[in-house]
Amino acid sequence: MRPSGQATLKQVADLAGVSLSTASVVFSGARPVTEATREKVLAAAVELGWSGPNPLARSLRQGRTGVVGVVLSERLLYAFRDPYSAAVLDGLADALDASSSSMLLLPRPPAGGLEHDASTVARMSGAALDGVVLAGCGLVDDPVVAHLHARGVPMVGLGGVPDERLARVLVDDRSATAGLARHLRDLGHERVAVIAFPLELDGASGPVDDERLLGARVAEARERALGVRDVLGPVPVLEVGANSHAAGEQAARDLLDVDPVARPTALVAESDVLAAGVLAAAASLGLDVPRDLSVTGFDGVSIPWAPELTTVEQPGAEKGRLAGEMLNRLLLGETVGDVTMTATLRIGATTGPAPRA
Amino acid sequence: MRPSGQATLKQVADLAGVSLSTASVVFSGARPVTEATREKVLAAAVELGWSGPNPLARSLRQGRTGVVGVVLSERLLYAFRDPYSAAVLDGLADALDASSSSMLLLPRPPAGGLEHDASTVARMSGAALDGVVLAGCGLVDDPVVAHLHARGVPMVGLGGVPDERLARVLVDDRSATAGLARHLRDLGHERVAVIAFPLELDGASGPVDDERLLGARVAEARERALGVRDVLGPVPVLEVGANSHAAGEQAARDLLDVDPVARPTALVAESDVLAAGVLAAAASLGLDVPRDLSVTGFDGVSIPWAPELTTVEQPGAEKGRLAGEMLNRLLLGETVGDVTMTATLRIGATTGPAPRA
DNA sequence: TTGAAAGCGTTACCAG
DNA sequence: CTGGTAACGCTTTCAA
Repeated sequence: MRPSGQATLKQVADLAGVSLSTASVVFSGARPVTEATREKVLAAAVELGWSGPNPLARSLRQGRTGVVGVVLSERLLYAFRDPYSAAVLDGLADALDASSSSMLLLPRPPAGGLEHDASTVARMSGAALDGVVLAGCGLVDDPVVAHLHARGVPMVGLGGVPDERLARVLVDDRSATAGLARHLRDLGHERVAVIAFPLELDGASGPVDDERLLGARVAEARERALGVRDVLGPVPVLEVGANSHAAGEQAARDLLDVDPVARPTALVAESDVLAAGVLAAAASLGLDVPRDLSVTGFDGVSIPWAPELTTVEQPGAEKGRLAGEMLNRLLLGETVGDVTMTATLRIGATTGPAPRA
Repeated sequence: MRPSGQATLKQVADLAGVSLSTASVVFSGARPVTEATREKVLAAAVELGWSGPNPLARSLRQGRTGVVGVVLSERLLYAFRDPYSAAVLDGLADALDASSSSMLLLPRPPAGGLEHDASTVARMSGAALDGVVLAGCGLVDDPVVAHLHARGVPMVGLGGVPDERLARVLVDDRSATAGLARHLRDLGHERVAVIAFPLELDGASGPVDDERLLGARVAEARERALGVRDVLGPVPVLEVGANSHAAGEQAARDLLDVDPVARPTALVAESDVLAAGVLAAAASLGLDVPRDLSVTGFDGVSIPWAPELTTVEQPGAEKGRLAGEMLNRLLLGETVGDVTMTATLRIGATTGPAPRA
């Protein structure tokens, strides 16, 4: 009795000697059915090895799929290995459970320009989605948002810029990093550099000029850098290609492996993962943290074995959970507005007084 | 010009003054179309704000969805924070790109018994899937496998036991841990304990008796423990509730915080993440590794800041990639058999001679 | 309580 | 090169 192709509900109904609609009702429970008919139908289903209604057909008819897209701005390796984003996704999964939604991963790593955007949209337009969470960085003028909006797919964004088309979960990146910068200023640091997330999705990395920084489409990356500049003036910004330990290490090496007179006395990394890479670079260059170099991060995740970072703590799991709950409400047809969560400065063991010149 | 509900291809065709089938062809490119008609249709689509064919309808018709289910045996937080499983998922995503498939996450954390299995199957039967990868641990007699097989969904498993219904990517867990055990035996260790993955999906944890160990449904967890016993005899096995740093730390604390005479001189953890937790516990108990305690892991992932573990290195990204490629072949209708990859012993800095009694 | 029939939005097979 | 039309497998009115 092997499953021949797949049995259909119609075959089950025929075998049971009832109508298609009656058979359907037995499984959906949409209305009462005589015990006798129910058993006939169930028996027929077992006999044919019918494994339940075809999800596709059911979804087409009902107009919902139980699938929520999760757009990630990194390749999975980095998205997962970052404890902060793992926490966000976990909280999200938790909340989406309530609406019996599963998460469809839609990675969109920083890479080459417009063509890349087009391929992301192309992939997305093939997916049947009840809603979407834009995890990772919010993008100014995002073609993905335009596409989903046109399809009428409800969206929740983590971060990003004000947008009528979606509801956002926010933290005040700019004032939070400004807090870090004030802390460094109070410690006497004058030569400070920022290690920034990708500012565009073009895959570029390296020193950033004002034009690129101010026009950056990745809001989070820009705001965190600008928060530092609000306090310390036009400090140099170095953009990395990915939010990874290795990228942070490489960037720090580029910034630190120079004439000690010109070398920054403090590095502000836009995430704890990057900051961990900075610490590794400092160690391998023989620099003591915080005596020779102060380092700050962002996110406030605990990385076992790493020294406790001076960083900004933001509630990752709660952000994810909240985003999920907001999407659940949108799926029910409710209206949802932006929500701002608070991030708090946490002084750790990686910042100290600026070294004497 | 707001999107009124959603335009359908029929409306586009009508507005363009062509037939439904012609309109369809303009977008699918399934056959040549006059430039003039193409433009009429495209113009109509733009005017109506039509955002491409409804994925559900298209999938129903074509019989494929572009979605691959990924069954995880942990809650997302642990699956993601484990660098090994992050690497697997990244490799998988990489390979699935070739078949333009996206990954639908189907977490199945260890939790309460049969009811839980049923709810996992229920959730899965609502999802339209082209194929499935059973990541995480292979389960003996898995109801999920039965369900998917009945639906005719192709499956690839990472690990697990021989099963006609799916193709597997394997490493020889048992002989690999036996290698670790031999290494410890050669160092003179006699009091060794194993910290094991969940052996069932019942969410239980604690010391394991022979019955539970030998009858365990989670093949990987059982085999790794048995590999140690093959060499060292009936060493105690402590089962954790999850593959997390915290669980490893707690388990180690339970095993180590006893009379030094009875205390194990070596702990074999079934993953590097658990081993990292063990190291943390040892540190907080004032035990020096490897002088007072030897520790081994499994996976061979590099954890920044942690001392280099003695462990078994297995190629996570390659395993994931291979699983993805195998699934791609299955989706093309090819036949695929099991593949075994090699895992290699790596001696690190966390094992040393057994302390004198 | 049951059955017939009309969709859900496409694609793919035929004739023209 | 184009236009009908029949599926895809199910749910859901609406009558009986």
